[in-house]
Amino acid sequence: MVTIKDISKKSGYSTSTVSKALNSSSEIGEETTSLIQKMASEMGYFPNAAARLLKTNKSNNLGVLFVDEMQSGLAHEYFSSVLNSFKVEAERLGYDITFISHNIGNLNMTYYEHCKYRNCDGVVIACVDFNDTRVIELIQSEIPTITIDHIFNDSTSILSDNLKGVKDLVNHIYDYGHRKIAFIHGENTSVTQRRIAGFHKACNKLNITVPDYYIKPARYHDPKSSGLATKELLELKDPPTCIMYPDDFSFIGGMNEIENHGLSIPNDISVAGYDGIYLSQVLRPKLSTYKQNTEALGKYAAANLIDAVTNKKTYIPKQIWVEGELLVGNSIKKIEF
Amino acid sequence: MVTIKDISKKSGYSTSTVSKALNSSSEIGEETTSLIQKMASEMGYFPNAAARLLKTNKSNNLGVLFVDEMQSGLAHEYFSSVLNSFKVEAERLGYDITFISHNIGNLNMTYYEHCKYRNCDGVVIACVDFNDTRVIELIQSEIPTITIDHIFNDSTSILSDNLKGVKDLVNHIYDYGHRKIAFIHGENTSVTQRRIAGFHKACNKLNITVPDYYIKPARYHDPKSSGLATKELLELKDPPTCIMYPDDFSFIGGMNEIENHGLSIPNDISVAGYDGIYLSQVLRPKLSTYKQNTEALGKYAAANLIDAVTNKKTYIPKQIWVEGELLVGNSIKKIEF
DNA sequence: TACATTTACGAAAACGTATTCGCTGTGAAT
DNA sequence: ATTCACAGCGAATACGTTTTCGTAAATGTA
Repeated sequence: MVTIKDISKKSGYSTSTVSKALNSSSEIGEETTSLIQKMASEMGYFPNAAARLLKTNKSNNLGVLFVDEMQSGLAHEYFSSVLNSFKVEAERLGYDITFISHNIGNLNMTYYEHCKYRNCDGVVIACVDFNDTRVIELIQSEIPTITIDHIFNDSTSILSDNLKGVKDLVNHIYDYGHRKIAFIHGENTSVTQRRIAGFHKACNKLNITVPDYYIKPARYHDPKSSGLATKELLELKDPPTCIMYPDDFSFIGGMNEIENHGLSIPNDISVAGYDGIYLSQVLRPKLSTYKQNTEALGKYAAANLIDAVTNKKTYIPKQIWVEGELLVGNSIKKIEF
Repeated sequence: MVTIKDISKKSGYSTSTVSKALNSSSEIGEETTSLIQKMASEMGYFPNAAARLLKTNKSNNLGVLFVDEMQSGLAHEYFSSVLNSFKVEAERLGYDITFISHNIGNLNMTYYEHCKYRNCDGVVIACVDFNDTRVIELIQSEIPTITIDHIFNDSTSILSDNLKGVKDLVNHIYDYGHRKIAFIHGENTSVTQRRIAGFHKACNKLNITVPDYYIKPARYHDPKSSGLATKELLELKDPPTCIMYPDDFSFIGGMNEIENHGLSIPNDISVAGYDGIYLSQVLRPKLSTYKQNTEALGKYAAANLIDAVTNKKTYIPKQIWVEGELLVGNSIKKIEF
């Protein structure tokens, strides 16, 4: 391994000078600087991140905290897509990414401790139980954090605008002539709460009265539970003309159930998804859905986290709402009056 | 930040002793050790990874190298699933994970340089262009590497047994009475080559002659291209009775095309997928497919890489083939003679 | 008793870098 | 001629560990 000392010896300059030259300090003369830099690259020099970190306390490393209950964290398309975008932007800005989890080695650390141990400059938090005291400890620590899809005091939040998403969907469905709209929603999270709120707000504004039994609980990414909810909806005396699903994937369960009842989409029953994943656009019929802007979410998260890290003193936490986009497919029938 | 020095002052022991005690060295007396350890945890001491690394050259950090052409790396369910399993096992064994990519900061490093810079103890390589000289440089370096789904000299490889997978599928299809089996395959990679080889081997053994036009090229994870191939197959004078797809997701394209032709699965035409992703099991009809054991792949990769890291001198590279499992759905019709 | 071995600990150096401060020489300003 | 400012560089220290080697006391051995 070639170090700054080797360059020092070979060039005749002191290690201080070499270090400064390599960091393009203005203290060092132009000629010397370029000479040293050239020599360094010829010798195959690369800085030692550990040594540098030890001195500067700056790791250029960001932590990613997410908890994958069911070990399926990364397999969840929405999150993995956000994470990928986060990664791309972070790398572009010169940061590496390390996963933060429970245990490292035999020690059982808290998230905060793990971040300290790895000297993360900042941490992005997603998909976790925000009531977990260890999560709270981390957010309230001196380490800059950013949360995705969850609002937390004193931490910047990047949020997919679920309120608007559901509203847009409802308005779109209404425009197509539907007045009996059912909503199958996911587990009780802040995201879900906002979606339900959006649903009610939109319906109120449109003067649609929604019977309670049009609102059905299910689970995200779980076609079975959505299928069950669909069944119950279809067998109502007064069934809806359009069903909104928690997400595109869950819709598969509904699709099967609708076929079970001998109905066809969109002629007999209309449906809408959520997320706008690849699948939704290749299904037949193409799903009308709301595409969350995962790319922007990840990118903004990275950019803002790095901003917070860089300007630690002056940075002011904020909330950034990221709008998605309505994708109009063929799963909603136009009803003529 | 509480350091070893603080403990040293408070306890009266030297930093050497404290360090040793914290690492449970046998050099230090039992009483002293437990006293120091207790004191350390009370004071909220946590080791500084950078300082430790600087001395020991052991980072307890593994690199993950994959290149996401199309920025969809993490979104690819197969890989993200393997990665997730890798992560879980690595963490269990006390290792963190850092992504290795092209650029960090403004410097444009090679993969090898990036690994050195971050002091990765080892690297797992997947989904990359194995002809890339930078990949080769990394594999041939002194850093232990492990490759997934690609055989490389002197590097341990964890491989999903695609030969067996396709064979099993063909045999299964044959058992159900099919003799006209078409195979749509993905881009030309070593994985694809093995799958095609497996297809031919199985057919030969079963004495099935496969016309060239039953072998169709398409792309992975691309329903459109698979749909196109399906169309061509269906419109042959002598169409197959069963079509095998490059992967479960691509099958969606075939499904649509089959419906276009007014045919139904499996009565008019049988189909098989590959991968065994969640989707395949909730589709109607449930897809007969071959489930790759992503969990084992990731787990073995982590375990072997760490083995290689730990026993750097004595470790002997090997190839580990991971078998999957045939999932029998309802997409293949039993033909009675 | 005399010697060898072991136990328990400390002093000091080292890992590779960044930074503070001081020194020297040059040219300009007084 | 004297002072001053400044550019260009080096010595020294520090970051928080681990590790080697040494030493003194305690223990074992003959």
